[in-house]
Amino acid sequence: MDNVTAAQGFSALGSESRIEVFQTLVKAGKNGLLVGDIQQRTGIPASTLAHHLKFLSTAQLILQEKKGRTIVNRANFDHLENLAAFILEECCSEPEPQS
Amino acid sequence: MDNVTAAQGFSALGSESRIEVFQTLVKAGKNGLLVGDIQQRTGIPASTLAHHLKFLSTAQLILQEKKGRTIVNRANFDHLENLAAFILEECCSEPEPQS
DNA sequence: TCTATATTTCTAGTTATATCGAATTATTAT
DNA sequence: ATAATAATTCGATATAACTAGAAATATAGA
Repeated sequence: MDNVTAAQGFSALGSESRIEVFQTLVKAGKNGLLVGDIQQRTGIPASTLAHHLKFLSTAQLILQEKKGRTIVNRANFDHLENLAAFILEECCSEPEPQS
Repeated sequence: MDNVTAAQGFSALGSESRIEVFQTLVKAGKNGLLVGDIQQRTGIPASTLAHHLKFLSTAQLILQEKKGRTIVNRANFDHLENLAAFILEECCSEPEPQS
């Protein structure tokens, strides 16, 4: 992963609205939720929600699958784990200064 | 942790510049780095860096300790772990719909 | 085909963030 | 006191994000 991807990923969770959306999807688990389901559960207006879903999708934090005229949204658990791992990747690689 | 704190935390890592700063501190490990050290390693102008450090500090992602006229900055590993844990906390708590 | 439903795109106003030079504050040393 | 150093705050500009109503698109069903 590069810094651009990582920043995009963290940024995607850096909004209360999107945290709410993402958590709703985390709760729902592997079956995911339709856009309308998320809208009902969160009360976020449709156009605002569409914007946030695109943001999350571009950042690869959610996966979207088209089913007829609906879209199934799922939390991408792997990517979140990768983000946390990436940021800690080179932990403590710098030699400690002598006292 | 609440959604506000979580969003603030993720948002703090949602910028390439701050990812760079944070990773620099992660590499440095438990001894941390002075603001000037970070400035040297990243090349970010002092005033810009101060802004990002405040952002990271407010989000509790780094801890700052004043030492004379310098400030020691350390990555707050615990808080990052807490953020990831929080977001997955209620995983799959919603009953699956019947097929 | 006509209508209803699901979702996105358009548009616009508002607010927040990013950047960085210059000025400022705080501390240490001479 | 004065000067040097470390770091922050100020001020200004540029860019990006948030929000949401209205219009548009796409699909399904009658």
